[in-house]
Amino acid sequence: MTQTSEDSSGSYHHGDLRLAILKAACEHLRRENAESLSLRALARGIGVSPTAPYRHFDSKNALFAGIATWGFQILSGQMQVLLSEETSPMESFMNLGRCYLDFSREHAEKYQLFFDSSLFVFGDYPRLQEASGLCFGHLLGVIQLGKRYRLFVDREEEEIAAIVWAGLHGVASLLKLQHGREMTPAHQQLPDRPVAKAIRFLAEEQDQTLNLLLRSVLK
Amino acid sequence: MTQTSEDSSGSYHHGDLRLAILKAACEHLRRENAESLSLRALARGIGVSPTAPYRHFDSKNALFAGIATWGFQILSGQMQVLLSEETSPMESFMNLGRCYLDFSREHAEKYQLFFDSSLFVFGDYPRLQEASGLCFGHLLGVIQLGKRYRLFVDREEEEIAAIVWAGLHGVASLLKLQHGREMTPAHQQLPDRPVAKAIRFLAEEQDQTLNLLLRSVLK
DNA sequence: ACTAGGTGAGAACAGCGTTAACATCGGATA
DNA sequence: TATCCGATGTTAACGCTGTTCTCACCTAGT
Repeated sequence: MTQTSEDSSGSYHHGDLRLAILKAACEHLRRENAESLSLRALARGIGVSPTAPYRHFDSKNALFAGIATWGFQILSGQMQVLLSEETSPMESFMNLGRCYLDFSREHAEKYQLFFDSSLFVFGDYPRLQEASGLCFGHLLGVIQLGKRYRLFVDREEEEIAAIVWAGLHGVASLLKLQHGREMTPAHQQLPDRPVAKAIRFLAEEQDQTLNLLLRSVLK
Repeated sequence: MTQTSEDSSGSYHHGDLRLAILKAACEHLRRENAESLSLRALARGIGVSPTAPYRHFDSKNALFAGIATWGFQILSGQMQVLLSEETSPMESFMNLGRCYLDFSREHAEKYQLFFDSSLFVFGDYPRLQEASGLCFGHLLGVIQLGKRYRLFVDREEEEIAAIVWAGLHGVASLLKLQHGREMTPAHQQLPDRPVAKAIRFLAEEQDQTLNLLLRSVLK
């Protein structure tokens, strides 16, 4: 019965409009694309005036940046939980990889904004930069741990982390690509068969994918 | 003095409006973001009526898809040129990787659309699918060649190609990310230093990056 | 009790994507 | 060569959008 933020119906102030907007925007992005998202429609759906969102986001672009920041914070939290467990460096690495790929699927609407520089300028949002830096830090931490066990190739930790992050993001991107391709009529897919086969491997053999990825930086 | 398509000033028909729109759109994307691109402004810049572009693109989304298709065609052509040269499988692979990363930088505005499912639905455009399939085919071809020399890990060619493509795209994405980050004021960059270092490695040591990437699929 | 500031409402503006109806051209056909 | 048709460009119009400005309301701290 606590209604600190939820359903304060009839009251002039919403309670937590900022969060409501973030959630509504994510719901929209999960079904439609970013182009069709409208602040006014969002406000309409929530039941506030068309310009109320501007009290919480300077612009539509700022909303997108806010969603991305939120995403990095969630991912960072999930990573931190994993890293608090006591596992071998190798297992930690695999866990982090699974975590990253899982996040990219379960929070696809947030993840897609991590690398979409067309919707906002990354450098304009310090909080976003801070949150993403935290995630990278977790990856770096695992690699620093593994380095002490002489697991990795003889390179600086940041370089190893860069390759690993790139690999993870690449896999996540190709998995996402699959969704767009699935919508193609079957009769048109013939020249596309190899791509479908390749992506299916990434999707269905996640651990093998991670193992292959790991090979690139393992001693 | 041939003016079949260029500068047919004053004439009712433009000559090659479709190409002019594609070029103008790419120029815009190179400086601004996709969100701010407007068909009407594009038409204004070219000097035609606000709705003339609709004779060549069904919608704004279709224009984005058209740009992506154009990009895949260009990349496919560049790949084909490389593959016509007689080089060792290993060199062919490195050449292809360099070609891919170079394209992602020199045609950044087109490349970003390859994986941006927020601006159009991939499956809605068969020509796009066909062009991208061609590019993947070139990569697959190099791997099939290398396989005959027993260079690669014992896996299906499509699986190897998938990992390689993912790695290449991941690196390209992180390189692009750098641009957004460069715009951040220096005093805010402290927690971000490791990311910057990582990305600098990818950018400045392209061949080492490709070598690391290759390790993941090499026997 | 009062005030200041955060939050929401409402009106207004220019610009946008998109459609429909009309104009013009160039190339195929007869 | 004359004619016609489809491709291409124009114009007007629609509703919606992002954004800004002014005003209303509500809450917290003095």
